[in-house]
This record gives sequence, structure tokens and C-alpha cells, in this order.
Amino acid sequence: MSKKKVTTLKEIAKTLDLSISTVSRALNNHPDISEITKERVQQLADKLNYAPNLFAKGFRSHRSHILGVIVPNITHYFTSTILKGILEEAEKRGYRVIISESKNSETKQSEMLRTMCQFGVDGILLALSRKSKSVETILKTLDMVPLVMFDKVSDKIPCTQVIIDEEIAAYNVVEHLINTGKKRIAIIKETENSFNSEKRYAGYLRALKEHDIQIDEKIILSTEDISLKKGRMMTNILLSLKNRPDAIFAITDTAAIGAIKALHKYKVKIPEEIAVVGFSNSIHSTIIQPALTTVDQPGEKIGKTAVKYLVKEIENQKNEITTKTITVKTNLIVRDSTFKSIAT
Amino acid sequence: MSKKKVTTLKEIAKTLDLSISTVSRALNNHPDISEITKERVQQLADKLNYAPNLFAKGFRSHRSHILGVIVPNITHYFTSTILKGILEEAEKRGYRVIISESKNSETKQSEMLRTMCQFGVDGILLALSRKSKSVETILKTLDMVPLVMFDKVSDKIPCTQVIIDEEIAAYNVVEHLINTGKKRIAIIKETENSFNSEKRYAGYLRALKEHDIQIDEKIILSTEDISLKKGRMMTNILLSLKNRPDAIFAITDTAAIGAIKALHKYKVKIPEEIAVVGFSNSIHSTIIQPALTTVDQPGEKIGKTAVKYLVKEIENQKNEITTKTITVKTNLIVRDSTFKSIAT
DNA sequence: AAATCTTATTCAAACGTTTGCGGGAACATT
DNA sequence: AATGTTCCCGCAAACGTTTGAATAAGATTT
Repeated sequence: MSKKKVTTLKEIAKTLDLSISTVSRALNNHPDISEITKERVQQLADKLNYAPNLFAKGFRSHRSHILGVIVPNITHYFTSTILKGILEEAEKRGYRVIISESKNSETKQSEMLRTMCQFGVDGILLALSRKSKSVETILKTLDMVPLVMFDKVSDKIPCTQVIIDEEIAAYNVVEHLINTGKKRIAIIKETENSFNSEKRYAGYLRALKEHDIQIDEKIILSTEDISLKKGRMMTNILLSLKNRPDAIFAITDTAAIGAIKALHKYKVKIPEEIAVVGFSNSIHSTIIQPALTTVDQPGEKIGKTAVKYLVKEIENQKNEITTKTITVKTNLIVRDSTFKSIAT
Repeated sequence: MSKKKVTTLKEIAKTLDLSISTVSRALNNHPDISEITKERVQQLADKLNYAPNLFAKGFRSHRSHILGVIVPNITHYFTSTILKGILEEAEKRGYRVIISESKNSETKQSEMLRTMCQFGVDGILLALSRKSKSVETILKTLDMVPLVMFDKVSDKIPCTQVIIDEEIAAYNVVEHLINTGKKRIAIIKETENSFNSEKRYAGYLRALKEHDIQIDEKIILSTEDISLKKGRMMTNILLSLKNRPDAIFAITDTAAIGAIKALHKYKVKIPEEIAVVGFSNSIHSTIIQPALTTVDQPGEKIGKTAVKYLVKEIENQKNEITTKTITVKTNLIVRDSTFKSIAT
């Protein structure tokens, strides 16, 4: 029964005995139109529940007021908080958002960039899929439509990027561990192809150096596809060392939880014997026992900021490429896995 | 530098010395066009990277090939898995998806329905926000555009609905508890305005009745806005009873986790003294100790099914209202919180 | 040889909106 | 009375596509 009886400018014009253009201008508050006709038009429009045909509009103006978002996986909690921010900010600014999952496949990602361009989005927000080696497609879309990257970015792409202060965050983590008396801090990180992991690792190294702590390769563990299981496995390795670490910094909350589970199994006391820190402040971090010390990444803020910059670029006529990098501050959240509060 | 140098039919027509209509028909594989011109046109189109202007197309055909999705909260894991399914199925069928969060506000939900209609989506997928009392706006949009509801639905709205077998799932939960020897099964549910909670409660009651177990109002607890904290509070109440339950069925995983935390605090053995079951198979359920027995809801399948039916309705010319209710099967996942496997 | 049918193509209208330009009316200025 | 201004408003083109109807040329039938 979808009777699509939509009102158009023509109808309003006819019943009010005006021209279409006058009606259009009246509704757009054009100065050429007298107040009284504006009033008449507005009233009838309201009564008839007039809504401009977005297609006709976009068709003429070459503006869709749609933003495209590509992320590896919406199911990931941190990602979903970013999306929340994106949705809110976009909506506030009169944009719709279409979302696609690249599922960590580079070919899928490229295809999506292409179809989104063709679809006519006004701009694209992109979080890189893992192992995005070739930036060619991205560069190509870059001169089709404004692009802002967030979270997972690459310095090979000249565009504005919204990220968190990975290096500083990691530095703070390690410094916190040192402050609680830890001297032998292990790290569980990803292999080189993860941009974020590398930066966190850099923060780890700097913190150790600045606090005059020897770096020991034996307790620097890398893995591809980091996960809970991997965190557990890596921790098992650490436990088998003659010279065990007294703290584990896992580059990811899930890996940290894996670490905690492994420590539980071997009845290692957390944090007394070995402290554990994660990264992300995922929802799990308060579920696990002991509650996990971690780095809170303000997802919504990242999303909002990214939209803000993208819209600015869209509405900026000059069409210049901006390559600004915006860094959003993180927060170290100290919980029982590194420092037991009196309450417990 | 966004040089929007897009190829149009006109260009192709001119360089090939054909009319625009011929080119259009050639690309759409119209039988009137000779094979050799079709070939010529196709080749040039490929070379020039021609992509039809979606606005012009939608403008004429009144089809946007966009689906609108409204959910209370994308951040909720179960919801995000549904979205994943929606995205995948929609993409496969050539539709884009725009997503909005109603944030459990009915007014926001109404507004979104309105703006989505105005925007020109071809169909809407809706998960009701909590406490959606007035279905008026929904009914109104219902005769503007095809609508399919999922997860949180209402029987007051005549449309196809994709849900899970809440009642049976709950029945299975309770039966499982009975099979493990439990005789005094408490339930932590939501107050009446939650459709799903009511159905689960019905399953609970039926299971008890069919197994000749007395229903005891003292261990039937309701709360508004169920949460981890509420789960913990309710459990505290249960623990304070003279006649404690030997199992707790929390209508929600998070509440179940709250229950487990409360039980931990009072050193109650799980499952020996009190077993705990949740509902959702959220990611937390394997993080918590002991791992939580829960009901797995196939989110992706729900999403895919919903899209399937919506698209069918969109592409069905007859425009009849269908009010089918599709029930997707759930799976009881037994873990340590009700039945310890030998391994542990 | 005229009429009819095929086949391949073109014409032109239409979708709903915006916008530059032009024009008429009213009013003020010379 | 002629000119200039200001204020409102209408005309018509344009955006890119699809599609029914018209056309032209060639093949087939009468």
C-alpha cells in the first residue's frame, strides 16, 4: 500500500498560483521573496508535509550529503564506539552515513572505495584494514573525493588523519609500571605490519630508556594476528623463562586477558608477582578478575573529530589537500591488575 | 584537487556519434540495439571508466537502493553482529545501508523514521527502542515505505518481523538447569515493558510447570534497565533469603555476570551451590570465571534474514503488507557456570 | 510496385530542483 | 515626464538518465 503521494514544488506553486521558482526561493529563504509570500508558501508546505526530493537536489548540486565509512570490523567494540561518534556528529551536521566492512581484506577495501565513489558519497572515512600494503587505490580515490583516515592509518597517504597518541600512551603505561616498582617489563606486540603496534612499541622503548632500564630482547614478544589465545601462549613462554618478567604490557586488551588467564592457570599472583596492562579499555577490562589496567581510547571523540575535519574539507571550496594529523589524548586507567586499591 | 571529471552518456554518445538513448540502451543490454554497437559502446564506457550517475538514476526511478537501519545502540555486541549480517546481505543484493542510533529514545526514533522516509530509502529495518509506547509514527511510516522489524519488535505493528525463539530458548535454559539437578531456580528479569523479557519469562514459567516445580514469587525478581549492577543487586537479595535458590537465570548476560560477581564476593561456589545462566552469548561470557552458560543468538543470521525479507517486499510490485513472523533458532551453550566439564 | 514487417537508431519528454537573467510594477529622484 | 532604483516574481535552462513513440532503411510479402 505504499502510496507515494509526495508533494512537489509544482503542486504548491499551482495551488498558490505562483511560479515554481518563487516557491523554491521562498522555501530557501531567498531575499528576493517578500515576507508575506514566504509565509504563505511555508504554511502550505507544512500542511502538505512537503519534503524536497533529495535525488533531484543531489542530482543538481552534485552533493549527496552522504558520508562513506569503511572499517575492518564493526563488531569490534572500539570501532563501534568510533562509529557512534561518527553517526552523532554526521547527523548533527546534516549528513547520512553508509557503512561498509572491509573484513581486513585489502581487495574488499579497494572495491568499497571504488563503489562508494561511484555511489556519490561526499567524503570517505577510512580505517585501514590490516596489512594494507598497496596504497594505490587509496591515492586514486583521494583525488576523487575528500578522505579522512582514523585509527588505523598510513603515513604514505597524504590526507588528514585522526589518531590517538599511541606512543605517549604506551610510554605512560610503562612509566606507571615502573612507578609501581616493576623493573622487568615484558611486552607482547604485533609483528611489524601493524602501524599502531609499532608506535606503542616505540613508547615502550623510550620509557625504558629514559628510566635507565635495560632492554631485554627475551621479553619482547611479537605475534601476527594478536588475540586472546596468542596472549596466553606468549605468557606461557614468558613464564618458562629462568628470569621471569615482573610485568606484562600487552598491546591489546584481549591479549592482556589471555595473559591473565595464563597467569591464573599457573597461580601467579596479579599484580604482586606479575602485573598486567592492556590497551583499549575494552568492555572486558572490568569483567576479568582482577580488573585490567588499560589505556582508554576515546572512540566517540575520534569519530566526531574525523567527521568534523571531513565535513570541513567537503565544504571547503578550495579543494586543497590537507595532511594534518590530529592526535586525540588517551587516558591511563589504573585498575587492580597493576595496583590494588585498598577497597579490595 | 577533486577534479570531478566524470564521464556521462552524452560524452560517450558524442565521441561514438550515436544518440544518448542508444548508448543508454546499449549499456542496459536492450534487445533493440545491434550487437556491434553494444560492443563499441561497452568498450568505450569501460575505457572511460563510465559509472552511471546514481542521482539521475534514482531521480527517475524513485529507487535509491538504500536501506535504512535504526537500532537503539550499535555499541551493543549483539546488535553489531546483526548489523554485520545486514551489511553483508544488503551488499550482496546491491543495496547500501545507512544506520542510525535511536539511543532508546522514542522521539529520536520517530524523527529518524521520518527523515529516512524523506531521504528516500527503499526500505527500513527497525529494532524498537525500549519503552516504545506509541506505535503511531511507525504505522505512519509503514504506509510510506516497506518495513521489517527485528530483535525488539511489537505485535501492534503489522509487518514482517524477524526474531528469535525467546520462549523456547528460555524453556531450554530452565530445562537444562533442572537436568543438572537444580530445583529452585530464580529468575532476574526486566519489568513488563520489555517484550523479549516477557517471552523469556513465559518460557521459564512453562518449563517449571511442565516439570512440576512450584513457582515461588520470592525468587522472581524484576528490574527496570537491567545491567551488571542490577544483576549484582538482585543476587544480593537472593542470597539474603532464608531459602536460597540453587540456580539463577538472568535474562541477560551482563546481569548474569553481575550475579557471578556477587556470588564471588560471598564465596558461593558456582555451579555447585548456585548455577548461573545468562542470555545472549555476549563476548564476555568466556571472559568471566567460570565461563557462562548462555543462549547463543545468531545475530548475523537475523540480519541477513531481515534484509532478505525486506528486499523481497521492496521488489515485490504488489505492495501488499506481509505480517509474517520469522523465528530464528537459538543454541544453548553449556559452560562451567552450570556444568563443569572434566577438563577444569 | 505497393504495402507491410523488421531492425536499428533517434527524438523528445519527463523526473524535481535550483538559478541566472530578465521584466514589470511601484516608488523615489531628477 | 523621464529616468533611476528597488522590490518581487516568472521564464527557461540545466543536471543525467530512461523510455515511449517516431523515423529511416532495408527486407519481405502481397
